[in-house]
Amino acid sequence: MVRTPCCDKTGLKKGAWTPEEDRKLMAYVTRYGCWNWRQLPKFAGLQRCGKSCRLRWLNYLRPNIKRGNYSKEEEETIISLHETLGNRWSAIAAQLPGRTDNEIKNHWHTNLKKRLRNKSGQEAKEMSSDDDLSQNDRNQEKDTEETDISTQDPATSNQIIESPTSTMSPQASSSDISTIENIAATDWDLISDNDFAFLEAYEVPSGNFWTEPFLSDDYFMPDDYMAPLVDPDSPFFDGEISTPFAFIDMEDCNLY
DNA sequence: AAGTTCCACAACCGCGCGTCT
DNA sequence: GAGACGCGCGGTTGTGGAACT
Repeated sequence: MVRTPCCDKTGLKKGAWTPEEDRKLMAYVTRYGCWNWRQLPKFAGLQRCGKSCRLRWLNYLRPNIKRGNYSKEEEETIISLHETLGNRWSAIAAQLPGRTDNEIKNHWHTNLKKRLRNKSGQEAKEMSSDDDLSQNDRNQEKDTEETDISTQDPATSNQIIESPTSTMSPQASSSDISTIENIAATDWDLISDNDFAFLEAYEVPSGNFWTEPFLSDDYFMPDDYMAPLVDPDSPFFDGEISTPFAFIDMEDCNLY
């Protein structure tokens, strides 16, 4: 089967995301959800491929994401899970609230893999030399451990970008409608109504813009996958329930 | 101070799977 | 059953900053 490209590559931006793009994506997903990643950038006013938007959201912008250094417990969990699951990073990430598969994968490749290699090398040495571990080796081992700890900047250690509801599971309860409003001390503060202004450009005079793309695309969404959340004050609300939605993605997106 | 190397992490890419028509 | 589509996953790459010479 011939696979169509995930997006039309022409004219699409690549590389690092700008704060402006982040704001647009965050504003759009927060308000309308990820009803279709492929179509989303078009409606959000982004010159990005849907895949890129999805990745950016899941790995960086999503609320309740834990950033910064890993605790000893987290690292042990990763190591033990990796022993049983292998490189199934998403499965490993599922056991570590707030951590993304990408982040865990990166941490594994940059830290844990080397550390394990050192450790196993050390053990092999110990076995062969029958407890004749040189002082040099001991120092090296110590260095490795110390590096792992000392490289943790206390200022950023356990730095968490998340809402005040961070104590709850990463998949916030769908009933916690206030979650979005409570997201503080993050870029979420930067979202204002003005951030949705750009979306108005997509409105058509008939006022039923938001129904059209869905209808024309044979839009489908299971009933239990979303819950309508209509803001009567929204400039997008046209009086029909079919327009703006808040989506509840049980898998990764919390409430939208 | 300048140049080089190393490291961490964000982002991209290709593939596989599930679903729909 | 085949094709099209969308999503998620894992591997890999690019890049900016820190560390070192």
